[in-house]
Amino acid sequence: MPPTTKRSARPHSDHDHANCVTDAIARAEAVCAERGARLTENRRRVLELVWQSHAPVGAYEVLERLRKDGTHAAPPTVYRALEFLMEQGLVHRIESRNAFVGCPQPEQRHAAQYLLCEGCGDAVEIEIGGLARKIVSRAAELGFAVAAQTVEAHGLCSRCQQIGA
Amino acid sequence: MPPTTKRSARPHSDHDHANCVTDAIARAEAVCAERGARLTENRRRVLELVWQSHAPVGAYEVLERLRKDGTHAAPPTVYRALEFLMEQGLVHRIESRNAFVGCPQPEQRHAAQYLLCEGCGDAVEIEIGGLARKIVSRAAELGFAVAAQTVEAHGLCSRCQQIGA
DNA sequence: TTCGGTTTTGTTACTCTATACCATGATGCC
DNA sequence: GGCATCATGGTATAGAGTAACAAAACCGAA
Repeated sequence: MPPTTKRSARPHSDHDHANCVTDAIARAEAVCAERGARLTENRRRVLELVWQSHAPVGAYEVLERLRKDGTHAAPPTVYRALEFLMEQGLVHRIESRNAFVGCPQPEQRHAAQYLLCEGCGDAVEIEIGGLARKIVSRAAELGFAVAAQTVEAHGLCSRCQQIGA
Repeated sequence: MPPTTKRSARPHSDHDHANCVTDAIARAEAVCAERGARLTENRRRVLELVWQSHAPVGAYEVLERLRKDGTHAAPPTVYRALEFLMEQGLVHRIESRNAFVGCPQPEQRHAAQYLLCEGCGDAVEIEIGGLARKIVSRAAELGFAVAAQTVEAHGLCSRCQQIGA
């Protein structure tokens, strides 16, 4: 694991996060409906739980939250839901944290990049113009065919810098 | 984990890999000597084992190999050595595989990028000109201070494409 | 509407990855 | 020689992920 990171250490709360969640669910429903993919109760619930914050959550954290609902879930339940959600591009996996975060742009497939704050734990999805293409083309020069990319930058967000992490 | 990957599935062997290993050890000794870092027997051995191939190896694979030497090692032994080797930039962690690979350029710190072949399992360290800087500067525009980067491209190397993976 | 196939979920039991914690030993410095 | 620092041993446990098989839900077609 890269530089020591405490997860969700000090989350900021300066926006109405409920909006993020309802918006994400609405878009997920739209996307699945259009694709004929089944957003079952379980899957929707897991998506909601992943969206509880902007910090990536571990599968077992999702599991705990599920259990607090009273449901009697086991790891495969969560992993299967996450797998489905990833296939649909509704959540992304943050490799350097073995955790998952909701995708704010599930309508179209994209190679996203992430800024991961070591202070508050938040993950911000960005798209650096031309970066994904640059990786693909440089790889191609070496004869390598890229199928997927992981781009994660670790550091401190502006607020955490101010707080004086 | 990204697209299903079998580790070290079909390693290619078209170079004298022994050279890679001895070279890596020699450079590690030089680097450590210069920095006053102690490359102990354990650490050297772990480095050697990581360098057994160009495919990233898991910590527990290193552990097994260590034990075949007759040494009676436990996980912390391996992780501690790996931690040291990472601090010294002698090995890098491949986040998307929870595995480790030797660094061919330990003399200077750098933000490396990796091409990870899903066929043979090999990891090739590359440096795409300007890419690391681009990430830092785009992050800076958003007020984010980058401390470390993870850039990993998954796909097929030229040989594995030919073989017809 | 019932049959039969596909998809989703439940359940158990593991495997693999990683670290906390405490004790012991080596090294180097003054 | 004494002492602090660094390195290792060893146990136990936490955290992440999957294999395998059984049951249930869903869906289209006869």
